Amino acid sequence: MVSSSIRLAKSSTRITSTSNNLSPIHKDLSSSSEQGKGWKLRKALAQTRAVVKDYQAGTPSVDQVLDKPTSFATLASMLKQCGETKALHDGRLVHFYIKKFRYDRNTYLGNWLVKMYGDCGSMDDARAVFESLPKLNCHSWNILMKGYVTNGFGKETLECFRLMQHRDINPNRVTFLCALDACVDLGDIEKGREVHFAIMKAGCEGEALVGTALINMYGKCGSLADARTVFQCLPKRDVVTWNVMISVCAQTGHGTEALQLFDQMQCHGCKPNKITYVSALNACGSLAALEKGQEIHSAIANSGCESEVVVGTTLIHMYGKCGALQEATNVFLRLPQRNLVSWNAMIAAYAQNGHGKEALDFFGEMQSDGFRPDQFTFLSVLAACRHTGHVDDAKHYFVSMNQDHGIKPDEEHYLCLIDILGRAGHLDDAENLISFMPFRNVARAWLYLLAACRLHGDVERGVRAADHVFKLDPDNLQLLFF
DNA sequence: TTAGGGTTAG
Repeated sequence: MVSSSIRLAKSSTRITSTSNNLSPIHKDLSSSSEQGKGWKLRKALAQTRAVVKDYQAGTPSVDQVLDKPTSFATLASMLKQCGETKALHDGRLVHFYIKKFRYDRNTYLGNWLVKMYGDCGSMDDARAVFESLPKLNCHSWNILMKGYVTNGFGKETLECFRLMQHRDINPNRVTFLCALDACVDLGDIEKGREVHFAIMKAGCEGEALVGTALINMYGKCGSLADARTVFQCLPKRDVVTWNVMISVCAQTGHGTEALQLFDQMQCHGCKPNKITYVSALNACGSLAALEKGQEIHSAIANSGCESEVVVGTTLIHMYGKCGALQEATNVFLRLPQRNLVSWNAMIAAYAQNGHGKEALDFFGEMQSDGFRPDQFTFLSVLAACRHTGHVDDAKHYFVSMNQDHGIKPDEEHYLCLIDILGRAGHLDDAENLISFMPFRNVARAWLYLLAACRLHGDVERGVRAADHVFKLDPDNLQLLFF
């Protein structure tokens, strides 16, 4: 009895202080504070931490007095912000708090927890919460699927889709969008066709969102014909629908069709946006269609989106591929903001057009500007060395990318260095490098060496290289006779 | 408390 009174006395002190601290949570999160969401989240989480700490310390007071310390809306808002800021640790605290007050069987909060864990990339936790929920709705499934697909778990996403069908849970358009994204992720057109069949069964094929996702799926999974059919059958097309069709054509080597669609959409009264321009410029780049690219550049300048970094960078790529280095440089210099991709675009433009020294100068400037190179930078840097013919520089950069920057060379980097070594007649080094390539199929590397052997008249090594190509990739042997 | 959604730069 005595000890109980002491506990209660202690508790009441603690409760008073905790509840005084907790009450502003509602105000903070619901009011439109000038100090912004981050501040509100930090404060709300600080309160949550205090309560959780009390609970972990085994204090019974919180449970007795604060049976409903905060509203579901507040907890949902906190989970939403934890997900958006990828604050997994804080999200776990909120989860702990939800469990503490036995709200964890509530589907509404459970769905928010699944979403928070998915946004933070912790799919095991998301799955565990999902499976612990006594009642699931279509939204619960959609959130889990969205988590899986955005974290690169295509198979698991489609497994959810299959389970939903198996359990007779009606999918909705969001379910279909997630499932189609998973098919894109897996590059699995057959699964895509199954999802398409389910979409037709549900009668949502003609909806703009679903139709657009179908076009995207077919295009990215390699069937432009199916993408075209869905596109042509759509009763209504908006700017996104056109954009997807244009980008799919541009990405699959159908640049002329992409540019025709770009003109057609405007004839249909649909105004291009920056994404349309980016896709159309890619088509120009792949076709080396400088004039059309310049025409689109004028439209971009008139629309006012030239200064956007993605648009500017795509312009640099386009001009680079068209060999118009002065125009590429002008765009680069006018960019109000530059990022690593825009620097890479400049280095690539100069390297691809045989200006190795200038490309390496840009590489130096990029580093002076505080940007750390990535694998794309080094690909262009090696391409630049191919043009300067400086073998020692190429070797240096190849070693440096791993040693100084922690970037493992991929197949393209190896091929570029083998090509440089081979052209310069360093055939021993080139052959030696192939033996260090950590890839399963190195047929392309042997092909490069073979070309170098022809150039330098090394018959014995050439026969050896041809033998390797024959064993590894006999289909590629036709390349020997070009 | 009633959420979730389609396209873009190497």
